[in-house]
Amino acid sequence: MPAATASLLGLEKKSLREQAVSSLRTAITSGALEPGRHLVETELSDMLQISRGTLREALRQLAQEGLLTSGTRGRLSVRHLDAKEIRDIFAVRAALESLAVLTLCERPNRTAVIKSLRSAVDRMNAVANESLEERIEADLEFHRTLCTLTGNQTLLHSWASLEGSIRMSIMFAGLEKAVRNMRVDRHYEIVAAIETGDPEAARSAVVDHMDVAAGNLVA
Amino acid sequence: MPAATASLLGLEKKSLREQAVSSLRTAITSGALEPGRHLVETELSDMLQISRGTLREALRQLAQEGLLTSGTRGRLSVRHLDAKEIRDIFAVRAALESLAVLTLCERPNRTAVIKSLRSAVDRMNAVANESLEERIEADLEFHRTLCTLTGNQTLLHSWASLEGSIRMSIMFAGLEKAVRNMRVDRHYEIVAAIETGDPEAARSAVVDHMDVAAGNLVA
DNA sequence: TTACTGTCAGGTGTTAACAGTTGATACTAC
DNA sequence: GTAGTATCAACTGTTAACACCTGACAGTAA
Repeated sequence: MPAATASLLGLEKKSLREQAVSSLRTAITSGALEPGRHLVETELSDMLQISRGTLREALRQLAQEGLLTSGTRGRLSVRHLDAKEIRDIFAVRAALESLAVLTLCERPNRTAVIKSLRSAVDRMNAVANESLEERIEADLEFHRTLCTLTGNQTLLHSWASLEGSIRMSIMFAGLEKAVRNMRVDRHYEIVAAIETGDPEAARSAVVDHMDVAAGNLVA
Repeated sequence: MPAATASLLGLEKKSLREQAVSSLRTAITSGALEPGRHLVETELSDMLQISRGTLREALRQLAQEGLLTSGTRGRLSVRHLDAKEIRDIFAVRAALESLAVLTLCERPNRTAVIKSLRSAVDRMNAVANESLEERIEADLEFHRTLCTLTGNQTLLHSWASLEGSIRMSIMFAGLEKAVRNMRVDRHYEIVAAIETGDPEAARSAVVDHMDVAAGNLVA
């Protein structure tokens, strides 16, 4: 196939279910669907212009991610987070990311890893004066990269399952509080510890970072 | 309501979807549906005597748990684990259970916790001469209890999401290998460390246990 | 041959309709 | 009034059918 037809590739077809999952996830983590709100299937399927069957598949996925809680008789509602739950979420997050940095420290040749991490931090720097949303995206991207680089698919999957809850925590606390966790130097610390290959330094950098982050959010 | 009617409670009605999830999970973790096997929706819905819509909801859930992998055009197949993936799963498991024991060590009054853990270990002892399946159940029950006792719902949920993968690892390796990980004394070590309240001892007991466990499985 | 094109079977994506359950409200008998 | 009951609206659980896409295979013309 000639290169001239390259512009025709990639027709961008996602299933309605996937689109619904994205759409609902955004609605929840942005607060458009407020915590505690009861979700009525018929209502949502009307809004999203999809059938209930398709919607229900999307809802199962979000429930599994912990964004929805199931009440009596299959009624779903948007999960409500209190201070303890936010701390709990960040404790699990710290455990997972600790494993990530420990794994990276053990790797013999870390130059490629460091390069990726540095560019993630650079991106955070680049958007430091942009909107809060963009800064949060850059921050999460850094932490997701941490997990991706380990090559441990299970680790990445577990972290990704937590991502929605993390976003809810941020939304719940308010973006102004969350942005206090975007300090670039704290992230450089983590990268530096990995570069040195010092597992204890890396772990404590991560755990401290998460402790502070959770503290900032619930304060 | 008088106590006499107590026997009428709990009519045992689980939705078809939940039953399908259980049934399929068992089929996968027992090897009845062998790794790599292609799942055909119409075939499965016929077997289980449920409609495709209901089945598809169940499949979404299992996919999210990591028991199924999605190929091209929405085709699902049973996840195949190699040695690296098993080690990866147990690394994540170790990270989560480490958090569990650290959390428990920090608790001021641990007598109730120790009591629960001891009875879980006792149960392992009680079934030590029973079938392999029962011993595995008792083992997993101990580790699940570890997570439950922390009161951290997110931790428990993350661990539970991993449970299917853990069972697959055991199945994949063969029950004879898996049973080498059921040594009761190793579990008492963990309980003892928690009772003492020594976080480092508890953590290393867990991490060592998981290292050995993964090693036994892939050997 | 070889390249192109119908055609068909096997699947998944999606939907609309039916069935059953529950909680609230209105109604009746005492 | 109040306990008991019929009725109804609002949902979720479940299903069967339709719509599409894709890969394989056969037919056909150069």
